[in-house]
Amino acid sequence: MTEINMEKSYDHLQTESDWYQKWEASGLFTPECNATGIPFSIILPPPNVTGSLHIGHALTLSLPDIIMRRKKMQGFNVLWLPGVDHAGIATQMMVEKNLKKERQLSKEDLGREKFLELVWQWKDVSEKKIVAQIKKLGLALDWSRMKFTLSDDMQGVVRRVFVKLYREGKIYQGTYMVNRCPSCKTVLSDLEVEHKEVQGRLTYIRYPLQQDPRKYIVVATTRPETMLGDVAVAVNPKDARYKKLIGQEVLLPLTGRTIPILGDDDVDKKFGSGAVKITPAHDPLDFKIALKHNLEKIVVIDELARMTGPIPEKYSRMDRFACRQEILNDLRALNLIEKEEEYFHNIGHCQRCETMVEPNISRQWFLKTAELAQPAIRAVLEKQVVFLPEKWEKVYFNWMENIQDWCISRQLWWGHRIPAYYCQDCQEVLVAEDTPGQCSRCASTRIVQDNDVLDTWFSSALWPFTTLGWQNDSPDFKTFYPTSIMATAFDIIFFWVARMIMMGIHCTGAVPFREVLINGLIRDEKGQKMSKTKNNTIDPLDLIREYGADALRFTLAIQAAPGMDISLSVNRIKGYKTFANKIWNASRYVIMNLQGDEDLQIDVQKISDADRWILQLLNATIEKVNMFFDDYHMYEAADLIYHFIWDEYCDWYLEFSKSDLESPHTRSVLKLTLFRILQLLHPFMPFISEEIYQKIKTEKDFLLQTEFPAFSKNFVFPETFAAIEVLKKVVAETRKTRTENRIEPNKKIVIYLKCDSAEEKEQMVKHLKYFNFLSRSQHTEIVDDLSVVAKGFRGVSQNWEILLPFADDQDRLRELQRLNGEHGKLDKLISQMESKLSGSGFVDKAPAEIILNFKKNLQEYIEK
RNA sequence: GGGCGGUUAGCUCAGCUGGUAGAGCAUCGGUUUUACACGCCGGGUGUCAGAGGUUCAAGCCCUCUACCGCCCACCA
Repeated sequence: MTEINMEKSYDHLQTESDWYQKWEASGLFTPECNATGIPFSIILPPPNVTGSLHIGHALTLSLPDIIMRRKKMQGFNVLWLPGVDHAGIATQMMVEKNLKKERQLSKEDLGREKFLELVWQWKDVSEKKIVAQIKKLGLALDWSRMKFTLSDDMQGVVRRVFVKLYREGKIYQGTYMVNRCPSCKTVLSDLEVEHKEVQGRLTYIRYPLQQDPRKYIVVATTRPETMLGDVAVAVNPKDARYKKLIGQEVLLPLTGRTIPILGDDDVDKKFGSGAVKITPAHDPLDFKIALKHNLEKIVVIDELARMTGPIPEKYSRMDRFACRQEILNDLRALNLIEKEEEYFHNIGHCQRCETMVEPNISRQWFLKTAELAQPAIRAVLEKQVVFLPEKWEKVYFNWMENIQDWCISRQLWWGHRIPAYYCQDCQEVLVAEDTPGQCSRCASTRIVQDNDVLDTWFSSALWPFTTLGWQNDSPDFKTFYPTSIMATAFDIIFFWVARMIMMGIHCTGAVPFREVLINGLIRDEKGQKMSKTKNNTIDPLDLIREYGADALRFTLAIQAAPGMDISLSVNRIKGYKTFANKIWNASRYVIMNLQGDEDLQIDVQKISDADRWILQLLNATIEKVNMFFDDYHMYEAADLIYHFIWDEYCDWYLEFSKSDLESPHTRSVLKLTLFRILQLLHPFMPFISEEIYQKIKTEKDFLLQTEFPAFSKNFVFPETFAAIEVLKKVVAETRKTRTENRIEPNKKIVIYLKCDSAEEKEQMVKHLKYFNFLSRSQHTEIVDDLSVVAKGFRGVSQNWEILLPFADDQDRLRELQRLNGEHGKLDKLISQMESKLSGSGFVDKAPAEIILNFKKNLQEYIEK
């Protein structure tokens, strides 16, 4: 035994604090463009610069890391490129809030420039934090290439793409109905609006007819306050009730205005009263109808959701909801309310702050997406981009085929400022990468830049090629684009994945990535969605501290069936921490017994049968692991590795090896198998595998530099393998027989075995030392007839019968009872199987192999 | 209103192209054997949501139903 310096229990804190820095410092994660090996690249989905690592990141980041590490070990030229996102609204709000709290100032008090300076400072601090957190996960990221979505370089590309799209007519400015969040004080794209069902009230209001004010037409609305901006009442032209009223006018209550009644097919006869008030400035449908009929658009609600415009003074500047009450009161006083109904409907809410959004007409920048979508749809149809699991393709197609133009301007300060400039003298709009010195039309120098910035997702859409340096035609871009994989959660397929595909194809002519791995959501252990309000969130950093990044990574990997949600339980993670400890101790045993004369080139002629058995099993495991990896079924690979290590390597092989430790050949196999295990494990558990590797390493400095295991045709020993498998079963049956009959676990006893197969007997004789050790046998005899040797407890396994002689009469009694019990069970099973075999169809139609198997089992049961 | 998932052991989930149900945790019994008590040995546990169909054979394929969840959608 060698003196080694390995504690009895594994300390993840120590191991995990050491290695990352060493890996990074050695340049292990930094590829060269001209290196050998097929390029394989993944761009990290950039986390918010002000965010903090959450459990969803842990999953989305671990899975590609597992893929990357194996690819790297397989000799691919691997790039795993990190970055962080400026996250427009989120970051700006955070800094604003802080400014308010600490200095009681608003961003307007500071002014744009000063405020942005503050955000940059905040960003620098915050970035360090999130980067440190990411590193804790052990990701093999190339930090030398790290990018930030709002760096000078990125600002340049974004401007360039904007100008390009503008010149192509794909970006345009226009006045349309958009969603505005009065709390975030900016417009939003459709995707940033979440529809939630709320209880509302449908109010039926009487609008008196001008011709005869005693008569009226009733309109139904959920938003009475918008009536101040009504410009018409619309009915379905086929509606018999109202047909004759078309062309007449009504007196719009509370305003003194007169508005027409018109007919439009978009009005649903069956809903409400069948008559709709038309408020073009504050409702999307009304806006559409107004366009058709060329109606005026009267804005009565401002950007902060207060009443405004040409309305009675008493309502002016009121909040929209307060005004609603006031209007209802006033209408009631005039007896103009016919009735009110409780009504549940879906209302758009701001995704970020949950405020009800206000549909609002305003002049914004849009990206025409219909044309961009076509090649992006084709790319997926043609499998240039593959979704995994495939079902997400449908979701993607459905959205892409119904895509609406994308509102890309935001009324924020933190972000990519829109490169559009306005001439103060002739109102000319100039769009250019660099600030124009003078107006191209009137030569005026009085030029101001558009105040708005771009939706954060605009720069994100360009991320795969801008990070690689498309703008400079860089070697990285040439080498690593298109990237290999994009790993992400399904909730950003529209926000990000779809847009990356559109922009990637449009700008570079090639898809941004080949495969999209969509992972599920992480839920709590009861399967509930994690949320701060439910207080069931799990902080990955706590988990890492307590159980280790390796255990966390392994848990996520083994649970991540493609696309399925994961219910994360602390117990499970605890289990894999235990697994790490098991690996540690197995290694400890191996390393303890190494003597320095081991050779990783195994001489298969000289090794033991147990050695052959484990090498064959290892070989098969390696083959399957590689298959699973190639299908992105890392969860199955992880499961296989787990069981190989625990159930086969530790439970059986290490025990077998105790009988052969004096052989340098067995010690070589011990060392080789441990090495292979560490390699297989490395993508999943990089830290512990590295730590142990360092104790047995040969040539390469780090495990990541070694070659990932591949199937070897030298390690195929089917006969020996089968013999050891039989041995295992006989040992298991012997142990079971001992336990069932309460033979003291440690007591060494005499055991008799019987088998009719000469071949198997021969094998067993060879393996008796293993049998004796594992069965706690003092002496084992293989005999031809058990009935003549002694009375004892019986066991049957495969072709083998086992006899453990009774020590006394009590033993005998116990055995009798047990046999009676078992008899009943077997009878039932046998009759079941026999009836099946005698049934008509089974024997005729089922494949021969299956019938044989069946008969064999039946035979076994009968014999018992 | 469309579309998509899920329903398997006490809990959380696997189950690949149909061949007689598995894992982790929990639980029960035994065990401090010289890598590991974060261990070792052994045990119990299921009308695979319900109904019908295809098949020699269905957790797996088809149809319907129920419950749970998600996504998309401008009915005021």
